[in-house]
Amino acid sequence: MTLLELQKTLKEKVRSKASEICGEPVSEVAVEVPPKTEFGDIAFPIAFELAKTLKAQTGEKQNPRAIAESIKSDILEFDFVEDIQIAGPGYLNVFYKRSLLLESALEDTPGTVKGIEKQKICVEHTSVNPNKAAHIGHLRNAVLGDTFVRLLRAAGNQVEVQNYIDNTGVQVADVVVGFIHLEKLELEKIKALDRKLTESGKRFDHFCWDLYARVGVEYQHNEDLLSKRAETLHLIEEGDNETALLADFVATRNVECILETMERLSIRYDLLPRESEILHLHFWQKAFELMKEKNAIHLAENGKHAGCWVMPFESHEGSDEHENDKILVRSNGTVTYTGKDIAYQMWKLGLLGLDFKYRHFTDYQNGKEVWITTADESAAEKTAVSYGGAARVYNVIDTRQSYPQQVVKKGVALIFPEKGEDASVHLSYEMVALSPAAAEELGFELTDEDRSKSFIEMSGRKGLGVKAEDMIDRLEENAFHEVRERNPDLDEPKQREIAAQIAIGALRYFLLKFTKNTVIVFDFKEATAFEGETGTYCQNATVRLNSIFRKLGTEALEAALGSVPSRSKEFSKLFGEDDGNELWSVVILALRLEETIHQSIAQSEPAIIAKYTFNLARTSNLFYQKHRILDEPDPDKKALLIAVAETARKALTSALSTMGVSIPERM
RNA sequence: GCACCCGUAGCUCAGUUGGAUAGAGUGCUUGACUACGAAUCAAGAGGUCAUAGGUUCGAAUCCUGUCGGGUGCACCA
Repeated sequence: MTLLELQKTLKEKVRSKASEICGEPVSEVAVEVPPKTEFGDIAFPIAFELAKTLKAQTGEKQNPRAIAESIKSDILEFDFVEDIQIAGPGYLNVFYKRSLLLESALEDTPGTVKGIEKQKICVEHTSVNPNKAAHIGHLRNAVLGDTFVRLLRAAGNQVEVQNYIDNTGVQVADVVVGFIHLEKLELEKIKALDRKLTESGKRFDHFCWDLYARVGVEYQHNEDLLSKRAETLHLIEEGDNETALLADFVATRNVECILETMERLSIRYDLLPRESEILHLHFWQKAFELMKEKNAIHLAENGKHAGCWVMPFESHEGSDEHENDKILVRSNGTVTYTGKDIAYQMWKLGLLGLDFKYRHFTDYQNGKEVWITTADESAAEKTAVSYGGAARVYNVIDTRQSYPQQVVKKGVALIFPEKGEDASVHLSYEMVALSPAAAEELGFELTDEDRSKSFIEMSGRKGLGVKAEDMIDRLEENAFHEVRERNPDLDEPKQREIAAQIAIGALRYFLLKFTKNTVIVFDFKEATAFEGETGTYCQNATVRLNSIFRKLGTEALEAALGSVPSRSKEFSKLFGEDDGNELWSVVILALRLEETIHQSIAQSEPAIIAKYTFNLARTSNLFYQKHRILDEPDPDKKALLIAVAETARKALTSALSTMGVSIPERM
């Protein structure tokens, strides 16, 4: 029996008894985790609730402690319950049978859910404009998204990961303008440049990063170049010309670079849907028809939106003109970004009635394939799976896009009321900004006004930001120095491998430990720390446990774990002794992993699993420091210590893997 | 102007549907390695939870006002 099942059973028992006491059905029973292990393993504040209900019924004041007392006897008979105490003003605190739960903890692999595949869920994340390298803000998106995917999968869901490629937007056009009009390069020359960059260990996306910033500067005093931008954008959208081919090469190369960067962080995708296909396969036209059919959209006849097709954002009566109407088709007949997004969202939910064509894009080292969309019939390949058509869609997009995301959600719900707004979830998060000190460290000159700010927004257009690759390289280098010092006996490739694992662990944890709506004000010192509340700390706690087991040997380990059921009586006794609570707190925390994963999903908040993992590592380190497992003379005690260490090791390994953090052999 | 988010220790942040003595990390002051590897552990100092009211058995948490900070409100993407 898992902790969640046990909790459910207890809740039901309390609920039925509570209904009996107050004479009317009680719907939901609240549960809490007591602040200290000594107070018990699960607490029901039900008596306070009942006292209120009874007072309302009879007008008489009731003592919550007395009510709690009357519920107590019913639960006490249950197998897994050791004791129940009435504490404080009337808490019903339940103590589990520790040795019994330890046994089930060793049987179950925590965090993995057996059973049937649930509905298909689609998660879109990363979606970096393919005109430059990714920066740490994009990493926050990707790490949040990837971790959320891992959480969903750990909970038994079927998940498809999409990385949307906006390959026909102005941002790509800007870099293309840079290549053609500033660098004076045509396609073949750009390809040669790309080869030269690669040979000298430089990156194409970093070249584009600088070029994009240069174009931005030029625009400010070069009217002529600005007109080239509109021209270029038009040619790219139209397709089938030299500029479009050049743009396609640039965008595709940037996508390849970004995918490389993300794979360093173990972030992978199933499908790359592109904006060009949404255009060329006429997704919008289809969505437009559907919207007109359902009267979700209308043509504004007068006012400032005259000649545009608009969607009413708030329900309103009377005139056809409204402040909050959202324009989906401009008066010149072209569709806005939000319009295309509605069509794309409908496809994701399987509501559009059209599909992309696909071709194989690339393979990951682990053999997994990435596919990309195409409009080209002759290039299309047969897919092994069908994409899109998800029951629920999560879009990982920063909070600044809350408004357009809400329009998309409402738009889809207007056309398909039966699907509703709940099928589209905007997983929104705050941005990563730079501290003024960090911006100066990157070599940017700040005005006095900038310096007085608490943070400075990153800007691709200005080239202001910490590039993802630079960040990872820096972390790896720092980690490598430490690893080399601590493990001089290892060869350099091994040291590098471990350093990479530590760097990624530190980076992913750093980006996950903040809750979504906290602005991360990036600071190099904090972000590169390997001590304190870091991914490194969590990895180290696990490595230490692993090293105990390595010294112990597989046979001795299995023998100890195998003997657990037969030592049940001795374990009960040991759990009751001085350090029993402290040993038990490791086990019960490890058992809460499954519950934590569910919580993290329900609240769409990956920080919950991160904080949990750190807590578990801390509890485990405390245990590690206090007990000498290998030197323990008492065989019963030794078996117990091994079993406790094993539950912690399993839960830590599983929790870290859910965060995409791997565990080095040594560190 | 309207909408949304935020204000908790010197600093960076957690704090579950309202619950038990408001917690971590970091920095500071101390102490612990001939090691199941100290990227660790222990101890100490550090708080009027921005502010004023309200709701109730109970509020950092819910409601209202005020002050301070952020973001969004394009026929950009």
